[in-house]
Amino acid sequence: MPEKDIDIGSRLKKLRDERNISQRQLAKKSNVSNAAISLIENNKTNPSLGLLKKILDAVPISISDFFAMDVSEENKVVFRKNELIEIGSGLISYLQVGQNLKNNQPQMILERYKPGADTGKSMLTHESEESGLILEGRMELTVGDQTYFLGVGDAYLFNSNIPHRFRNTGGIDCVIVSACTPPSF
Amino acid sequence: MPEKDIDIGSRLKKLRDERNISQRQLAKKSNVSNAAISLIENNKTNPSLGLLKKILDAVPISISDFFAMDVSEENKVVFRKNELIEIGSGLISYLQVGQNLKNNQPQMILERYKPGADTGKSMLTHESEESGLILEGRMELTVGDQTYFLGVGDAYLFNSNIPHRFRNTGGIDCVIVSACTPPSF
DNA sequence: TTAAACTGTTAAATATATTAAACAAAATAT
DNA sequence: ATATTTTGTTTAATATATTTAACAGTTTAA
Repeated sequence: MPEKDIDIGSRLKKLRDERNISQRQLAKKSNVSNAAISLIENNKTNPSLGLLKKILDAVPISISDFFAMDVSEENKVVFRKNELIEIGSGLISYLQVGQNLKNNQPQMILERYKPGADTGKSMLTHESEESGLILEGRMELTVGDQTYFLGVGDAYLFNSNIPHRFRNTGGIDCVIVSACTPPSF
Repeated sequence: MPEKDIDIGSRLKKLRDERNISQRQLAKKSNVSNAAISLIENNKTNPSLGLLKKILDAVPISISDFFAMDVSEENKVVFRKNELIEIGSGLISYLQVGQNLKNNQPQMILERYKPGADTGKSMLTHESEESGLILEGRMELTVGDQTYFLGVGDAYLFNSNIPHRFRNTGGIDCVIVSACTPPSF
């Protein structure tokens, strides 16, 4: 039975992200081409041990530790901006913090509403407490029979059982960071 | 500071030796050429991770365990015939069991005396207890003022402080396995 | 002894990893 | 806003790993 092959790319990228260094910085430090690092991180090459070692020495981390490295997402604490999970796109895009969330965890979502985006006249309802804050643009928020107009820096908090609706009536994207507990979908 | 690069070859060879399988057997099982295995074991190539993985899967052992593998000689118990340490060659060759022997360990040596080989008229003396057994050929052994002629199966045991001398007066190689405590050189 | 089946190693052919250089996109600076 | 760096990616050129095939040495069998 052929063992499933380990995902070198993710491991290396994780290491690099944790240290906040660029491919080129690491490349320079390890005397390896940045292209090689890119190819490795995307699993588009089958690196030689010597090359991998040069890179790991520059991190630095031992080969042994590298392969023993915990790569599970279970206890992941930091999610880099490009590691957010896309759980929906289109006129509204959703980037979630974390995966397979437990019921006791908040579902943090970075939401981007393009001009005209609307969650719908039929209103949303679900079993959660929901909060959010406007990062860019403006948002029309309806909760129950009240409608609010929010700008950058404004925030909201309500029980999601109350029918609610988001509409971007402005001319530019509206970006919101929101949180639901428990996760709503 | 560039980490000293790990000796992949020895590790793989050790694994293979422990399992008593040939390069070709392992090659077949792992779908890798026997040449590749030979080159890797002799550190004459810089194997790709994929290739190494295929081989390790066939052993089988995980990459992680492979690099975490204890490769120290400290507690080594079995020394294969090709692992004996050559501590002298020429008319007499010495192959020792183990390396960096402690004073409380016996120095076991496989000795081969070519026809005419002679440890010398000046006689040997050192602080040890010495024993041996003839495996092939014949040997003239002098200990103190006594000279003995030994054949296959014969053995000896004496205090090495007593001047002694080995001479192969026969026409074929004489092979002896000997032991000194403590090690004499 | 001789032959046959192994052992590990090596050389040339081939496949592929790695680099150097150019690219587009994003961040930073002016 | 417009450059200017810096980001990661990709392509073609080059270096090198891997295979195929042959070699020589050892072991096993007859």
